[in-house]
Amino acid sequence: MMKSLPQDARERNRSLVLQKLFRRGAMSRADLARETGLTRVTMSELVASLIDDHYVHEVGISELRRPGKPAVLVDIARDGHRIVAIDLSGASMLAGAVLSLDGDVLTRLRVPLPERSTEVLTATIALAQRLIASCDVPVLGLGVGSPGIIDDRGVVLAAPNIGWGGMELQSRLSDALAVPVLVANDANAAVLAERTFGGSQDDVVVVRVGSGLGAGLLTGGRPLRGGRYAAGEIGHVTVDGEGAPRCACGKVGCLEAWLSVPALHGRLGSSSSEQEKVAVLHQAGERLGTALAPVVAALDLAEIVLSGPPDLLGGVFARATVDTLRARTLAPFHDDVSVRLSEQGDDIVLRGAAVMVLSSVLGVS
Amino acid sequence: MMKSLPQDARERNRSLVLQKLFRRGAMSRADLARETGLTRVTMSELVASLIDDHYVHEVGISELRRPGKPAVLVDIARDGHRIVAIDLSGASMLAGAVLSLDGDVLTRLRVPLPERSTEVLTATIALAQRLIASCDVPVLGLGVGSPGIIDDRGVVLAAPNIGWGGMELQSRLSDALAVPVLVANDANAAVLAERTFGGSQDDVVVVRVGSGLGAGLLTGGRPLRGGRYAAGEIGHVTVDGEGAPRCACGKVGCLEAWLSVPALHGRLGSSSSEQEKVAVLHQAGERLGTALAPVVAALDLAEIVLSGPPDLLGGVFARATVDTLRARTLAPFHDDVSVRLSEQGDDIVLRGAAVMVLSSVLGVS
DNA sequence: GTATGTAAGTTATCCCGCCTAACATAAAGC
DNA sequence: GCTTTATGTTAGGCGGGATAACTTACATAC
Repeated sequence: MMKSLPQDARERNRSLVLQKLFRRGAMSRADLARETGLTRVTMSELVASLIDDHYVHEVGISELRRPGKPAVLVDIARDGHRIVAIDLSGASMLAGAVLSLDGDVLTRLRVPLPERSTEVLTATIALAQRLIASCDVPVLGLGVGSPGIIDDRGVVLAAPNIGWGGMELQSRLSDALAVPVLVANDANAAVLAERTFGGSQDDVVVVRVGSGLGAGLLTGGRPLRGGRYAAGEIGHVTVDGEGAPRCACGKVGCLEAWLSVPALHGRLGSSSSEQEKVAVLHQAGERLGTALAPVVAALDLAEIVLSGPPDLLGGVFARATVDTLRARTLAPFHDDVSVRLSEQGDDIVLRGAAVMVLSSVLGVS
Repeated sequence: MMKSLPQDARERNRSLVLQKLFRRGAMSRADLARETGLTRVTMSELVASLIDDHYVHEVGISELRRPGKPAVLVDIARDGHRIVAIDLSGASMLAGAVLSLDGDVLTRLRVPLPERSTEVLTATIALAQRLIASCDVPVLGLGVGSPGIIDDRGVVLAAPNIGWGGMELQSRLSDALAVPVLVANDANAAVLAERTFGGSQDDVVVVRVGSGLGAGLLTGGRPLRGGRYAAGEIGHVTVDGEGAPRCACGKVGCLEAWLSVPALHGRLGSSSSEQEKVAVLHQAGERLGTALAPVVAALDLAEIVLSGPPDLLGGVFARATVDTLRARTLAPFHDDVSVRLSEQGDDIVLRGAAVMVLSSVLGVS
């Protein structure tokens, strides 16, 4: 717990204004005052300070024909800043993008992931520099979604895929780039994207199925961090069942061994009939549902979002997952649990990384 | 999100001071200033206002022999207020107590739980009134731990054991008692007691094994609420396994059917040999470990605390739980997971209810 | 036993942030 | 044209924290 100063109130109220504008779009100062409970006087001051910082601008006169002085609408200067985001979770590519404050991808840049782990940092810096240089308006910050265990200061404690351990990614990028840098686990970024742009509820899990398997969780609208920054690392939870596969980690029946994309492709490839393929996906969904049931019950989640190849996760898989979940939890509470595929597609980590910047720099999400 | 005022800063800083004193014991104003980062001037004002409200008092001069004016120690007026707590989770008794601000039980009162659900409220009010009347110093508030699903305004949405549905417990008690009232689920109260008095970490689960089975979770030091206020309701998660029992809810293999106290007693009673009894407890622990493994991994918990009959949960059971947990999660992260019995005993809910009052009224925990 | 140094706590004054009250501005309605 | 209604601004006040300078009270050195 930290001391509080009067000026902290100012900072929070500025964020509150930006938040309202971000969600509701253009409003008048008087509207904002009513919405927030602050007075019109204070709101005018707040808006003036935000206009000075180029975060907000006046966009015109309200169309509403009614008695009284017409309202001057203000809105976030959505073209006044850009966000740069980088996704390090790709198996073979570094994906970068410039996004608007609304989270729309404006430009995209992809470069091969260097084979040597020592070169990944320089490649990331170079990519970020190119993206930042391509912007003609100020860049609010850089958000990075990376695989691995990442602490709250952006140190990648462990990322076997890339070969990092104890890599001080955030501070290294910060030193090289002169913009605010935020680094988080890719699945944690993904769940932020899903909440802000996918309309998710405040208690939700995003399960990322790729070369590995990870999850990002939100409880009460806040990201779950975990005691050792390893929340969501459910890839090596074991699930029993017929034909449980051996995992690279040595155990038998790890969730990742059941239903990572390579594992699924492997078993689909050795399936001869269409029926057999359906059975493989059905079984994989069941295994996920079995592993998630205790989590759904313990966290009282209402929504499970899947992020990964739609052809694998879309139909049978998702249905088997939700059926298993419902069968293995208490009906009255978890009957309305939904399992759906993310609509964010391959940009989910990039957009989530952008949310990290929005939320840290503007206090908006 | 709410607007912030300068006076909110004051309120938070007052809580900050109380928090330091609560945790560290008596300190001088200068110590508090250094610890909090506020100036000595501001700290003197804060302490003065807390002394005016009888929350804090001067306790003497620092023993330290050193140059400079001797420090005047101040401390929370631990005898200036009492907390009243009631535990509704007993199978046949209403348990109430008066506690000190340190969470020590000073007096205890137990009355039979009325059979008719309509009489439980009046019995609770009567018990609270007797406890409040027995105090010769002001009562800070009443904390109630109740079974069931309870929303954040203290409405018991559903409590099958008592027969309540939509009972506005907090506001009904509030109307009758003229002290602040806080109501929460018993397991959620329990985990608060464990954190504040049991030295638990910030990411922990307390599993209550009694006539039913429930859990209270803390993530990042904050209680987990859940989308429908049902976080921790893991009693009806199903776990497969040989001899899976049928649950009262209709499903087969519910955790509660495996290892609630009546279920365990049932199976222990029909065991002939000591060896068989050990096997029953071992199996029950395994089932709990299996159900908790995904939760431990997803939340990155480091600590599982069991609350219930020590003779059942103490030895074989806890060991089987931790062994199963370790076997079913990823070694590097969860090798140091500990499973232990709570040291709070039967007072865990009462003390947790007291923490609710401390935390709501004083901002301390 | 007096001078010096050190640390606690107080007094005076300032800035910052929000508030209320009053006013200027600009439209609609009669 | 006057009233009504609503937006936004100006003026003045209050609360909360900061800095600077002071008083108080001890230990220590000479």
